[in-house]
Amino acid sequence: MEKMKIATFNVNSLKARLPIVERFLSGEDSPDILCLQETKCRDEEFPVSFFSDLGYSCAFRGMKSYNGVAVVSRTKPDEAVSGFGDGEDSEQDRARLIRARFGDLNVVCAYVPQGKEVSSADFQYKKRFLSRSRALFDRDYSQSGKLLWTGDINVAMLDIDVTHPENKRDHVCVCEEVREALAGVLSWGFVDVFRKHLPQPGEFTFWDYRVKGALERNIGWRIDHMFASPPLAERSESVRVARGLRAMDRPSDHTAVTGVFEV
DNA sequence: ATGGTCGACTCTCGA
Repeated sequence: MEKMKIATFNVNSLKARLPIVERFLSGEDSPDILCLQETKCRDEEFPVSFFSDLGYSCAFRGMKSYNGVAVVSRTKPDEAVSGFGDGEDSEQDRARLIRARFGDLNVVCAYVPQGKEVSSADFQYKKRFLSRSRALFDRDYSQSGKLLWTGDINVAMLDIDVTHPENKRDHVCVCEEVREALAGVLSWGFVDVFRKHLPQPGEFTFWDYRVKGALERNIGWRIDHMFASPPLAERSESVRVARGLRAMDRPSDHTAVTGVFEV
């Protein structure tokens, strides 16, 4: 048995967040595996040596300006692949989904589309991204294996996952339609390990830049998630939200979430 | 409490 810390962090530009990422990697939550979203970084510009200097290997796929995901890890994954691999992957799909295998542990790092407005084509893309995720789990993974689906999922699944949900019934991250779409993926057999360890209201991972004093007033959202297969969820020991990263200079609007697993 | 900021990149888009 080995204790593994696995973290997720939507950095909202990796280059702008390098000091915060460095602090996080060398701090008290120092993860074995870190899933990043919104790196906004082309592959040829990815800061590989920044991570190798800190003792981390990285698998990544990005685009100019938008999207971009990476799995950073102390040990090199046995396999890493971007996209769904369903024959329909666009450049954007591949910059939103990357999966890595470490022995019998599978980590799927996702940046689910935000969706803009319920009436938009972006929202259709979001729902399709979620249904393709379910198909991926059905096709490539087993409920009896160790799987973690983590990242910026862009859905506040429960009313306690957002401040004032009653004002957000039409929001692309809150509406019934998107919750049903996420439920359709979770019914694969996932356990919400964040809520297993932090069941109380007021636990958020994102505080909007545009809301004045959002962090201090704790007006936020829980949209970054850690969903685990039952065997992995049973081996989860704790989950922590790194609120301190929001107190640093030039913070992301999201913060990091770390899960500790005995695998 | 998504009008209100921030980041990337041309000034407007995406979140």
